Amino acid sequence: MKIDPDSPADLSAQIASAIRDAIVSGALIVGDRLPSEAELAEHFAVSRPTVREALKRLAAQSLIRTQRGAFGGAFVNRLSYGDAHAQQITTSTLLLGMNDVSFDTACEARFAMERACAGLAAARRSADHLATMRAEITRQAQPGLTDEAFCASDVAFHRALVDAAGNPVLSYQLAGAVEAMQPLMNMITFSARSREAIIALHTRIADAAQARDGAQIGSVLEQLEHYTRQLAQSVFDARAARAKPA
Amino acid sequence: MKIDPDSPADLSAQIASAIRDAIVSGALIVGDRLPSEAELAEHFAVSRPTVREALKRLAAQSLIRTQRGAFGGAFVNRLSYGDAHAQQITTSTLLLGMNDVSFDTACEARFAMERACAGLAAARRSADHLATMRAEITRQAQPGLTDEAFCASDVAFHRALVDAAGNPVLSYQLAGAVEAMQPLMNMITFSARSREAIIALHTRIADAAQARDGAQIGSVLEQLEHYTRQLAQSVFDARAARAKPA
DNA sequence: TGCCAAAGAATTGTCAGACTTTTAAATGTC
DNA sequence: GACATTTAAAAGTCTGACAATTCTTTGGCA
Repeated sequence: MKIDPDSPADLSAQIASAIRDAIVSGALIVGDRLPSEAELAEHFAVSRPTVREALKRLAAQSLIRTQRGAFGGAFVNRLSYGDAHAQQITTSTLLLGMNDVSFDTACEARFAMERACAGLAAARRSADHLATMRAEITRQAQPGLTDEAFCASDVAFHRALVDAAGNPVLSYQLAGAVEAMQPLMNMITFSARSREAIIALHTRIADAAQARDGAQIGSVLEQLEHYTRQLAQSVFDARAARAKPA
Repeated sequence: MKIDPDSPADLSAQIASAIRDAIVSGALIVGDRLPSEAELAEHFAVSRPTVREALKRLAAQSLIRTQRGAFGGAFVNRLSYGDAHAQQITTSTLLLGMNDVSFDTACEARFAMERACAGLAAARRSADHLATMRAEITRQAQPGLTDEAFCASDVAFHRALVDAAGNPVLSYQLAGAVEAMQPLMNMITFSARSREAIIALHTRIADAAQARDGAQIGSVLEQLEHYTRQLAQSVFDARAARAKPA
């Protein structure tokens, strides 16, 4: 674990990188305690603030956690699905928000991935997953629901479908993509009629899940994707017309 | 943009969070320059090192970039696909490496997602994508290739397939998953016979892509998944038998 | 006037040392 | 043996300083 002392600047980045490599390569394993900040400072021949900056970088990626007090210090963190999930959402949300990714592109990616777990979800869904899906459908049908609440329930519904696939790796990837879409979805105003259509499609997905018909889930998801993109298009068209009434 | 000054500790985390929220919410947009460290320190009523730790946290997530000199400072960064991709790989690799995710689970997730873009890849693949796939197949057939090089070429082949779908969001998600699998794949020793079988499947995928037959790509991917899991199983079994020769 | 070089100022990068707070282990007491 | 107290290690924070970098401005020269 060495750094180049002649490098121009950004010692903290180099130190963070060195420690990260040690973790990724397995030289440091989960639960290991890193040397104290003072010891690290001595080892890398830098000051303690510089070491601290490096540690904060790693903490931001959930690679380490710190603990105060005697026998405290920095410990290699076990990256939980929750942490990974949270990072995935932040990254995806920013990517979608700052890179002029079109709604169509994001939507296409999201539904393509969701269809990927249709088969597994049909085969493995438990009664619990089914109940969650039904419950969210009921919530979506409630009158007086705000658009935000409707979207949130929509996310929960799809989350249940993804979780039903019973593969945590898939869940973490997919749930991130679905949730990252939410800010974009929130831009859509859902009329009573469009809500009705979406709920009908959700019901058909739940029915197919109950019947363990993966192909059917995939087919309905395709229809849902098509409908969502159509809906978004009309909303954007209307907005454009309002903005520029030539 | 406020923080709670009475909170026990981790002021830098609070400040990082406040700035992150400002970026995610759109109060700060791409290219904006943050106040100087001294100004931020005054604003949040903390010292400069504390502000710096907060900024390093954000830099670790590629949310900001810093620039020295007059009129330098911290600027809100446009999260590129490359950055997102790199983070995705790090996160996925660590998750797979530290969480006792079984090979089967990871493999299942990876192929499920890859199948998700089979249809799009068939419809949109360019001649370039096809050429890349063919080139990687040729490389894989070269004798004397190390297992690592074979795996790397395997990744490149699948990367080309994913990119052929023509959806950058999908590419960033998928490529991360595929590359994160590589350390696990590297644990497998590929015999001449298994390489031959994989190359044959790759060829069938390339053929299907050339014929724009998405269903066929999906079907062959399914066979490849099955074969890969079988191969891993036999490798692990052999290893277990060698380790414990009762 | 126009161009190039030097000075200046703003800002990040780094350091040294000190103090505070937290926490667990060690010690002492009943 | 159980509980309270002390103690030491470590992170968290602050102050003040200096170095390095880079843009702007100014001054000089042709």
